[in-house]
Amino acid sequence: MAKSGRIERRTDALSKERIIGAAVEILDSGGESGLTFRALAARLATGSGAIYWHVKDKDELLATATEEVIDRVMREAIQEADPRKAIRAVALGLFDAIDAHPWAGAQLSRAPWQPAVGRIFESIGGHLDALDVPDRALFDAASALVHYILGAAAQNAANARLAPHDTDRTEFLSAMIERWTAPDPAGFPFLHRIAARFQDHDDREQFLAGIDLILAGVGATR
Amino acid sequence: MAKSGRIERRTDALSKERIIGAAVEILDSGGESGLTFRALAARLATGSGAIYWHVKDKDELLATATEEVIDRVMREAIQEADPRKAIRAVALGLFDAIDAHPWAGAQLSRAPWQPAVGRIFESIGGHLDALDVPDRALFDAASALVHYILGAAAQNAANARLAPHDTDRTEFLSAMIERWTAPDPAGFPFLHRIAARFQDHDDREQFLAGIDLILAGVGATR
DNA sequence: ACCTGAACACCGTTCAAGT
DNA sequence: ACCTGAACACCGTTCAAGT
Repeated sequence: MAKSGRIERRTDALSKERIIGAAVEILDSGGESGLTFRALAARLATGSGAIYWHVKDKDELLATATEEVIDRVMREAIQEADPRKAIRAVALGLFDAIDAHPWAGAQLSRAPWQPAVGRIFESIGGHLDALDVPDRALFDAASALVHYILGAAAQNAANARLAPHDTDRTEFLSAMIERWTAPDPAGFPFLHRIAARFQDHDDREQFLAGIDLILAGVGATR
Repeated sequence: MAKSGRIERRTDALSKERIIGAAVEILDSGGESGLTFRALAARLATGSGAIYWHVKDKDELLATATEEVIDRVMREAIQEADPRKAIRAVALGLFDAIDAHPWAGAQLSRAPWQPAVGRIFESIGGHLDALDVPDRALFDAASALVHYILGAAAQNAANARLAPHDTDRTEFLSAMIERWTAPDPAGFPFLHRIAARFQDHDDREQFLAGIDLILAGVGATR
């Protein structure tokens, strides 16, 4: 990766890879607010200014860390013969990755021009193509899926961060409906109607149901 | 709104409403990074500490500003007899609002437990109900639509912020595909295939196409 | 009750100085 | 070439002091 072919001076030398690795660890354990140049420098046993030799600024730090994490999922993506299954697998892989790294979900929605979004687009689009989606509808369908996947995953991850541990998930969701409807008890017939389902739903399953809905729509409009 | 029924001492007194109004103005003109307590205090001709008397912290500031902006759209929502048209109208209203206030889109994805999300859910769900979606599918369909709307709108708004003015939109999108595919020219057959469409597509139309795709899926799985 | 503004404990980023 | 760490120009938030 270095310009010259010379050997490294010492094995523990700073490098962009090591910096990003440490950044991912800090982001995972301390969230977005935990990632500071001081904390990163401390973990790498260096000065904060040293990081700037390898990384332009905090934005690049966050963007590269996100690339790292998404790259991992996209590489691991299980090969599925059936295009629908393949799309579901990619979607679920991204959902789980963003659930594990909520900061990556926020970053992708904030900067959807990131290369990772291009790779996701390519993967989803390629599978849709194999599904014989007509040329005219192909781009719209891929775009809808990518927007849905990234949006739903980011929102879910944010929600999951807020919720206490799973024991009282039902209670937590019930309180959410209550807070939403309390200002106008008669104004939320729909929310009251689905309240029971809301409290007990599984985020992952519902996410997949959304994927299936879009895929059904793709099939229906063919 | 005040606890006592007494008249206000002076018309220019600080209030949560005035603070939020100023915050929205700053956010719209200077973006999320422009909103600081110092800037807000300066615009309101007061000390930064005064704001804390009316607002808990910066998070509440951002959340309340978002409520304000979303409330506006949801109130203005044109009454449509046809449920599909109504859903499209609500979706498009939100898309435009988030396009005009990108910070609100980011906030909604970051904090989807906000009351505004409950109101959006209620509106979309109510219209789906009128569409005779079976009970079992109702919640999943509403959830998919809300996640898609908020996700797509946030991602679009972020993108729109980055792009230069419309003159060279085609050029901008073309450069994006180029950046995405350059690292591996043979690895992106799908992106190359849709490149022409990508450069010329309209974000608003494509957003609506996604809504229609989900609605078609809802109809197909009935 | 409400406002003022200095003070505190942080940030990201720069840069002269070192090796 | 790469690293150090103090310095700078900011932040959000608190709080004694005012009215």
